[in-house]
Amino acid sequence: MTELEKGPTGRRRGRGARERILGAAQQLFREQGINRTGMNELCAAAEVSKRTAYQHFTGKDELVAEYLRRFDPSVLPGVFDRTDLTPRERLLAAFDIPPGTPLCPYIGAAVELHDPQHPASRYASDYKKAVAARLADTAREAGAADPERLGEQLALLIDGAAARTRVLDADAFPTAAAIAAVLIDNALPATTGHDRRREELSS
Amino acid sequence: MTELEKGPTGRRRGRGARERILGAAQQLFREQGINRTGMNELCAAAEVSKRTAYQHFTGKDELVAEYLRRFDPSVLPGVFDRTDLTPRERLLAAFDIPPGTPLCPYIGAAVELHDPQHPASRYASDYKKAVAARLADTAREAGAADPERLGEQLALLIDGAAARTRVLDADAFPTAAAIAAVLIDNALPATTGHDRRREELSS
DNA sequence: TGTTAAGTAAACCGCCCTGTGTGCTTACGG
DNA sequence: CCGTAAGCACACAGGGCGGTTTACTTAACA
Repeated sequence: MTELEKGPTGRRRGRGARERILGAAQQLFREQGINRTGMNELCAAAEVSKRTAYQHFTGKDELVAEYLRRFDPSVLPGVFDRTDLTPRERLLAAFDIPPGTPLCPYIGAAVELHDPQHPASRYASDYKKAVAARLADTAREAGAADPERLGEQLALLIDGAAARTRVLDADAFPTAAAIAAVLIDNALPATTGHDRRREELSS
Repeated sequence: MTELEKGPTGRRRGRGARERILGAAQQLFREQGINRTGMNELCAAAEVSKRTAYQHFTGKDELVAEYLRRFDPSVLPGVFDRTDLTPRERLLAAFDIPPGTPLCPYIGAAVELHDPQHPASRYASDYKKAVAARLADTAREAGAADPERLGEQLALLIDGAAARTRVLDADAFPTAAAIAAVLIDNALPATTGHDRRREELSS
């Protein structure tokens, strides 16, 4: 239905209220959480009337679901496409996150929604699996013995760091990165080592 | 003030409304979350009049804080006192949690309260530090090279497993335990190994 | 037995939240 | 240039929430 609202020029007739709503949702839900962000506040931030908002989304639940679904494409953006890095370095780069980077919203969403039946739960599950899969792909590329296993382990480390950072209000990603380094070194066959520069030295 | 309400016999005069309130809080906050549990519902479950509840606690915030503070004594109960286990086994036992065991409430609380200034945040911080410290103690006992570091790492694994279990609705502790085993083996000096039975064998 | 504190029951207040209804304005497209 | 639909402003309904109040009942103890 939404797609049909596009005119022959490919441009919506209105002024793009839907995108503004989702933009405001992304910012406010992240900053304040879902439950603490009322529709009034959200509509004000989006510079959209409430009426319009409820014409685009049947209710807050649907908006929340769409907000979480949208997060999907941004799976650790860029990290896995850095061709200048070795696979091993790419795996570690997933933990090299500047402080203040918005963390995975699904942990908070799972707590706030508190309903495993909520449609958004599936998006969370999909996202987690996607992250683990991309980590596994890179692990395979790096020559890991059991890439799926390593991918799952690294994904758990990311979640642990995110959760701990949130509760303790202190960056826990360096600790997670240190663990990741150990796991990777243990998973890669000895010949691959942890130091690619050996190629430039003797052999 | 609360302490003064005890009679000369050391026994409260009433019928223990305070404990019933905290008991209901423990159950409901865990089952439904903090924000989704109203004071009406809570008082009904505790079989306590709202009036009484607000005489024991100035407000919901104070009740929440006390609920979280109470969790403190139950730091991984029993696990660290199992004298029948080697230190290494005790470290791993922290991950051997039967499915359905109530997970650390502070992750959810941090999300729901969403206020680093909330008094309960300090309890969360204290608890996390206490867990890491006990893990570090056991790690030291096991002969780890850097017990504080290992304790922090294992604590992160526990949080990661808890978060991931919550989001994916699937037990993530086995994965965390596998990581823990690797970390422990790497942290203990080679002479100590991962097998304490060497004492019974040669030396 | 009478005083006092603890507890009960239920109505009530003000606030904020999700969600609607109504009437008006704007802008694209034929 | 006018019709149509997207969007706007704003009031308001209904409900649940945290929290308060009033009037009454129970139990301990001197």
